[in-house]
Amino acid sequence: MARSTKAAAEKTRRRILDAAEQLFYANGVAQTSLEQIAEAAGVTRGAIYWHFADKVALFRALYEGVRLPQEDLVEQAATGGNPDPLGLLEQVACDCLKTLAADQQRQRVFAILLFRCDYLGEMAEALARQNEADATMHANLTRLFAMAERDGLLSPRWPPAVAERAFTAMMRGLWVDWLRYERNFDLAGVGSDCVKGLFQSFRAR
Amino acid sequence: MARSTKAAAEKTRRRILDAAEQLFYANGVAQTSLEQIAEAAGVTRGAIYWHFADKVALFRALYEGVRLPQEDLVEQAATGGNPDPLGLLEQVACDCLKTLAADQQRQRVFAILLFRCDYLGEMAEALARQNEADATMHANLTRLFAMAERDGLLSPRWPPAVAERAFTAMMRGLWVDWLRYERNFDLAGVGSDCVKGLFQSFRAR
DNA sequence: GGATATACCTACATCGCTGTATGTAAAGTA
DNA sequence: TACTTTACATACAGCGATGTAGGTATATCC
Repeated sequence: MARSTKAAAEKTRRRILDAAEQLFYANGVAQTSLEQIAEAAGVTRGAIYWHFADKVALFRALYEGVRLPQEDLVEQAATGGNPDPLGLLEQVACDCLKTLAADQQRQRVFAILLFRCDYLGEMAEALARQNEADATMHANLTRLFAMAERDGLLSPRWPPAVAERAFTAMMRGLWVDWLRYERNFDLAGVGSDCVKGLFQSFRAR
Repeated sequence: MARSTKAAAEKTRRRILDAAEQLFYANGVAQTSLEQIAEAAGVTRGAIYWHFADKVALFRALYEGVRLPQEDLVEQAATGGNPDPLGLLEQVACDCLKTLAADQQRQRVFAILLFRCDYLGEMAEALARQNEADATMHANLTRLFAMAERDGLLSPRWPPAVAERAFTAMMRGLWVDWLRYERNFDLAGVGSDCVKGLFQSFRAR
């Protein structure tokens, strides 16, 4: 068969990744064979094995190509020394919802990570990465809520640890419910309203 | 081999189900073979095929044996005509968290449904059942929050639709985070505090 | 107490999927 | 231009899992 140029090879690689993303999302990771992916990408399994060591490597390339919402959230909220940490976090959270609602690829990849793969031995590293992202998120949020409390910005009704858990739980629940149930509500609109309501409660004196 | 009595057969069936639960939870549904289950249960694959048509039927028997938290929530909250619907729901939600925190079997089954199975073609009915449970939950909660608003019990800050979404998202987020991350916080304690904080906000005038 | 259904176990046949080894034509390189 | 490397395709070998057919010994029923 004809050897293609470098650019064409990169295109092939992307076609494989795209096909894998679609099929993983539609049928689940374990239930998708490399043969199916190859067919959908218009190549043979040989091409896949050329670009990726095996299915796990392909899966890894897929989820390493996108940023998780948790990572997004942390990166933007980590700017320390803010005079209004709660306001900042509220803004960042709403932006995060809006961003996810607009980026279909990340929706699919995140949905795959959430629902379409059981974390077996080798896939477990994907879970580990999420754990890590969550851990740093928790650490940052803990600092942030503690700061807010110290500055008298947090309602005494909300111990920092509880507020932090409530916030992360709500964010996770919004992502999960929206992705799982065919995006059947307005994530950017209603979701942001939920977050705003919660933060109003955080600030109430 | 010796045929066992009816009671013994039922015991065998339960041993198979228990082994499947453990292995599905530990390794994922797709990555668990009937041979592994049989070995863990101390029988051969023949016994499994005697009691269950195939792996899907075994999986179905597993999740049909337990009630989902959503179903729990709805059933208890559906008692109409309550003078304090918000108080009732708050109580029910906290009870629900407490119940889940105490029942290890339901934790495992629910975790399997959430994380350990990709919803392929035949397993999809499990997802369908969850969808149904969620739909009735949403319907009931919508009525409940609408009632609360009509009776002036709901803060004007919280439109009923937003409040309902915020509540379900928080509950889902609590379940998910707790089950996913090795139960690394006190679901009954901190979780209930989160719910209570939210409901205080719901009621604020 | 004999017939029959039950509750398994054993053995086998099959099949899809994986991984690898080999082939090959074009692109790059000196 | 000769050689090498790249980017695949093709072919093959092997395994693990599934489903089923057939055997067997014991409960259960009449």
